[in-house]
Amino acid sequence: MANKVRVRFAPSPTGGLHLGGVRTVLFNYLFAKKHKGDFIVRVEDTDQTRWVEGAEKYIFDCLDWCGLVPDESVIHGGPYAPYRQSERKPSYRQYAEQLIQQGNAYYAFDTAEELEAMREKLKNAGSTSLQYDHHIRMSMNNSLRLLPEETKVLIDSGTPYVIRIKVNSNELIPFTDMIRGEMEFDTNTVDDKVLLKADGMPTYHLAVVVDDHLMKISHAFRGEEWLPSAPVHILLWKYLFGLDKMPQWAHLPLILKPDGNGKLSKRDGDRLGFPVYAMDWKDANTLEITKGFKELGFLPEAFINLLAVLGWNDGTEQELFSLDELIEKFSIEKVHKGGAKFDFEKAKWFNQEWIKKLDIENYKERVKEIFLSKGVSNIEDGYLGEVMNLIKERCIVLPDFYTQGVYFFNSPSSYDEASVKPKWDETKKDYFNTLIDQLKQLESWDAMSIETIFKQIATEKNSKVGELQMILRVFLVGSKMGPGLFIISEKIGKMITLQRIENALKVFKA
RNA sequence: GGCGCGUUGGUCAAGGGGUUAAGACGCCUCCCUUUCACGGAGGAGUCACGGGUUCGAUUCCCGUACGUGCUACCA
Repeated sequence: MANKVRVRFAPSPTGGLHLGGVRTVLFNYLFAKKHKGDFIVRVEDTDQTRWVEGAEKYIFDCLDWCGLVPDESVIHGGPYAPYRQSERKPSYRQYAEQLIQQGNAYYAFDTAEELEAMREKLKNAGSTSLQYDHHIRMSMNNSLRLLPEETKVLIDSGTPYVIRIKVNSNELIPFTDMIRGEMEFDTNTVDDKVLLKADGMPTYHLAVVVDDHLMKISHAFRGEEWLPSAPVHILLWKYLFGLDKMPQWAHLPLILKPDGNGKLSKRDGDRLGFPVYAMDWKDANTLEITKGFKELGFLPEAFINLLAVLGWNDGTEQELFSLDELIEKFSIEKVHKGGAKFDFEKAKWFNQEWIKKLDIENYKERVKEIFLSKGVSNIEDGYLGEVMNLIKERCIVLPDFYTQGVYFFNSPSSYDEASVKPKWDETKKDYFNTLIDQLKQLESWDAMSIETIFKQIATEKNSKVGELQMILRVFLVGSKMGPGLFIISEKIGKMITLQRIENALKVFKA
């Protein structure tokens, strides 16, 4: 590639960051890094009515958590600042005016009511299209129909107006999509989109083209929902900066809800019980918190991984990729055309796989917090690390370290009596009393020694080792779970082991 | 309604004119462990439909169906 690769993610600060948004970031980021290019985050806040307090910071927090660091952005700075479109407001108007000069755009004075009336009229006339386009523009209140003097009077008198692109009829607009290949749009089906709003703010259509040009964007990847408006953007490039300067496009497939139909939304997550946002999102007005993957106990490595392979794979059987591997292996051409349904079960599997590879040191604090929040304190770092190592392969999300490991810290609060009772009798009781005595005298407290004594007594008393093990496990853990029994005993220590057996003996009297 | 995009098991998917159509998740069975998990061995389950083109179509073409997106002075 001749010019430096520069891609951008252009979010609107309107709420939580959706899975699909993160994947769009990810694909942009991967492409940029693979080609030693720049990843830019540009905040598209041109609609002040939808602006939400805190949303912008939240987006950057999410990117930070995911480890997808922008090279240029509102908070990282860069040579093309500002990176917030609201702050770039003055720069858009000249392009809109230029288009009018060139005859590619026009002023439109139609009020909301007039537009509504127009659509109503078209509908009643049985029209197949309700668009503001070449069919009807000459019957609307705009500078195309009005005399120049009339237009001037309206503008000078402060009549609100928008600037619309004038899309010629009967033109074919071909373009290449890096994922979908050669495409072609018929301008007869494209409407005269508003470019500059009455408040002087550009719409997405104008802003994206102007800023992509000004910021020297080389590749523009975005969701599939933008495909229908792509011809407008291409026309704008053609009229304003030249098609040779236009970035290469790629329209990413959508992420769909697991059941039923449609694009995955926050609501589906609430309904089906899984997160849709990267991190917890708190609505400033309702104070309602929408759960995020981070807080649920997902690792960013897993989150990135599962998103990457939703709609992309490298053609091999590999499914587990680190960010570095993704950068190395990613190719936009291998991204699917069709949307993919999100499967939370598979998402959990990815997390489980990443927890198995987890770097204990990095997550001790996080896990400690989880224990603390459940009321377990006095956690010693070294011990916690050993415990985490012992149980990590049975954890799916981070909080599982608590459910899978509480008994390393607290004595059982209840016992799986249903398992013990049927096996419980005088001989068992006798066995455990002997065990206590023998264990008390044991000097080197390690799994091997404990096991040896345990089995020795069983042999002497002619008892079934397996049955006894199960019972001891319930005594120490509370239920039938966890890693090797004697390892558990070793870890919790001699005193605690004896204590727990004695406690249990009181519960299971005879 | 109009326009666009798409369609390989329940889900994610590899593949691609002639294959026993990979693999993963999930599900089921068994082994390991008298525990849970991990691991291992098996199993059920698929090329949306109809026409072409072709000696031969899951693969290419056209329709249909279905899905999905857009159709705002939202992005």
